[in-house]
Amino acid sequence: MNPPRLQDVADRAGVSTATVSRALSGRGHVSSRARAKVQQAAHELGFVVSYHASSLASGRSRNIGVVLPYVDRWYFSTVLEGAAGALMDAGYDLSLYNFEGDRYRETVLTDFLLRKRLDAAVAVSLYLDPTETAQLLAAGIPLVGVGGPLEGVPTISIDDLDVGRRATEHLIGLGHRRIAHIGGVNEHGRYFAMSRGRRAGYEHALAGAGLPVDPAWSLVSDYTFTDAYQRAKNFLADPTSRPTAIFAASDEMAAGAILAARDLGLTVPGDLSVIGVDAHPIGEAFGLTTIDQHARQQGTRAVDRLLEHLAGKNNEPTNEVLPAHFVVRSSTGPATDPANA
Amino acid sequence: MNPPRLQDVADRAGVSTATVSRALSGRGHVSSRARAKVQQAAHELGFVVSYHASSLASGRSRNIGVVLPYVDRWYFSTVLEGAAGALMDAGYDLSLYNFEGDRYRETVLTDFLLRKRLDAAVAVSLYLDPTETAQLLAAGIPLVGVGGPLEGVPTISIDDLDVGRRATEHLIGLGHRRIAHIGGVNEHGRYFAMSRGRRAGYEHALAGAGLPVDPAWSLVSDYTFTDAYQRAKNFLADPTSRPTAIFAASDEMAAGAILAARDLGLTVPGDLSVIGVDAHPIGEAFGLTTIDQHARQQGTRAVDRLLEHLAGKNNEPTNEVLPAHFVVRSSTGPATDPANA
DNA sequence: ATGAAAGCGCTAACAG
DNA sequence: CTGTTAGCGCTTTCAT
Repeated sequence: MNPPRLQDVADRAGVSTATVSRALSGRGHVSSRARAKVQQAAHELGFVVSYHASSLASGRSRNIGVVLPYVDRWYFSTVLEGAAGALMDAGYDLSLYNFEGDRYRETVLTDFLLRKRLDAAVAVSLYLDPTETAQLLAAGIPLVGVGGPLEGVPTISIDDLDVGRRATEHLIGLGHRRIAHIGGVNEHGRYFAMSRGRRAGYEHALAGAGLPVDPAWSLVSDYTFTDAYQRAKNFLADPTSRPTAIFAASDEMAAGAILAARDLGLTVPGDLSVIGVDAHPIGEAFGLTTIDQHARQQGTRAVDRLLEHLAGKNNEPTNEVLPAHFVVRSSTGPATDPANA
Repeated sequence: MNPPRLQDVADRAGVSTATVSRALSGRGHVSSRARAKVQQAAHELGFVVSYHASSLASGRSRNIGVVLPYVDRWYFSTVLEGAAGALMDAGYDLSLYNFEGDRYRETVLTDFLLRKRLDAAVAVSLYLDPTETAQLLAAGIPLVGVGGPLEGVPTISIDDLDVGRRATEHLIGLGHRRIAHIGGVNEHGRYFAMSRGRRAGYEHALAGAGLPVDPAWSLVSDYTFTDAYQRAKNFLADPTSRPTAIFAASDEMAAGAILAARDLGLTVPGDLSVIGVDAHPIGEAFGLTTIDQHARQQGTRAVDRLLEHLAGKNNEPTNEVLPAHFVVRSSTGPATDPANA
């Protein structure tokens, strides 16, 4: 016995398939009497619409793509969780497209995204050149970007420049003068646009306080704990050129720096203050001061925005800036060495 | 101008739609001459098949579901990466279903999975009762499980009992006699079946070495760094009842324990040896000895197995056991306190 | 408010 | 090897 079709429900309820469709989808008017009969019949039969048939006929697929460069990293998986939740709530399916750096970038962009199975897509921290963006939009795939600027596309993000500045100013306010930065780029320098903004904020804050901006104090890592650990360890090894504070562009890197400092016998925040960005759960154990960028919320907000878009409202390609909040813990404290004050 | 349809390609190539379909999908025989013309025409038109139409007509959707309880945790996101890569390679789409603990469990199981848009699904570390499994199979959704036993379903996993035993025996072999364990369960005790196996392996190894098994030395955490950190800190605070070694069921928990030990002024491995499971990248910075469970590979293997299944081979509901490898680093060393030897 | 009927775009017999 | 044709299961005018 095959799965029940719309026709089976119609027969059982004594109405036409058109009425069943209307009753079940909520589009168009159906008498409450008919609706009840239909729902009853559908339930008895265990009917579930075939989404392929439904999509083919209607042109809507209740399926949204989430495209990201990595999934096994905290920021991305957290945004993904947020997006997944919002989509579940809305009854949408989620198709995942993972670039894995650049490994599947071309394939995803040219093969997968164009298969007409998506109503829309959210692009997380993705760099797309204008041609690529245009191609997607031409294929009828409305886009919302998260965490990175995307030309001509509505976008959700935090103000990375401001975050970088606030973090740095927090350290300056504690009396620090020798402040290093750990930022990140990936192998191709393509993703992680946020790094640029945060670094710029760091430099602005230094300049604003009349402090020198030394490129040698701006480390480049890859956003991982271990890489930041190693770089910080090297950097902090020389006592003569040691900073009293570090602003890291992510909590994982910040935590790595704290571990490195401890391995070198330094105390935090006694010898070194460290501040990160993210509110990554690991930060708690390190007592890490951070700026919460509400990553999960970025995912849910992106989906909600996309849904508004699909509903025909809010189509402006504007950048929506979400707030980020300070979380002061114990990894930052007053600068103590008078030589550095 | 609407997106080109199969008919447009057929017209342009001067053949029938059937030939176009065959030429493009590779099913059935087509003269190389016709194939060339079709490919040419399809390329010129920028034709991409409508997967809804294709799926409706063929019953196959080239779409596989990945169902998991969390996505923002290392093990799950890593398995997901592996599965996503394997699916890309095979030209399949990936639909993501995230339970978020139990929040969407019912919804996913009853609403989403039954919509007939999936050819199959991989269930990562999921507990399903026999009724649920049967329901999915009845809906025609072949299943492969990863990292957890699933009745009557083919499964990919490591031998958690063996892993627990080997980890513990490593410590015993180093002369440790006072060995604690940090395992994990979630709020509902439903997922993380692996914890049970690893704990059992720990107990077996102790018993096998004639050591007492004290339930009080078997901590229960939630698989996160910070929770393990706090529990380890409490546990290690009392010098009189302190173990000389800890086996943690995951690297994040192991790293948390190391941080806790250091915060208490203990050295690793001098005062305390710690071993984990996972080969989580964070372990490197901590010099963590671990057992690599090749999480990514579990994901790719699950997909490959599913694909074999769909191709009609290898349908036995057997449990396939993947190897796990020791990675010895610096967090484990010989027991030094003679009182404990 | 409801039914009849024409597709949505593609695949898979079936014939030839 | 290729064309014809009948659907796949649902949605949506268009009537009534």
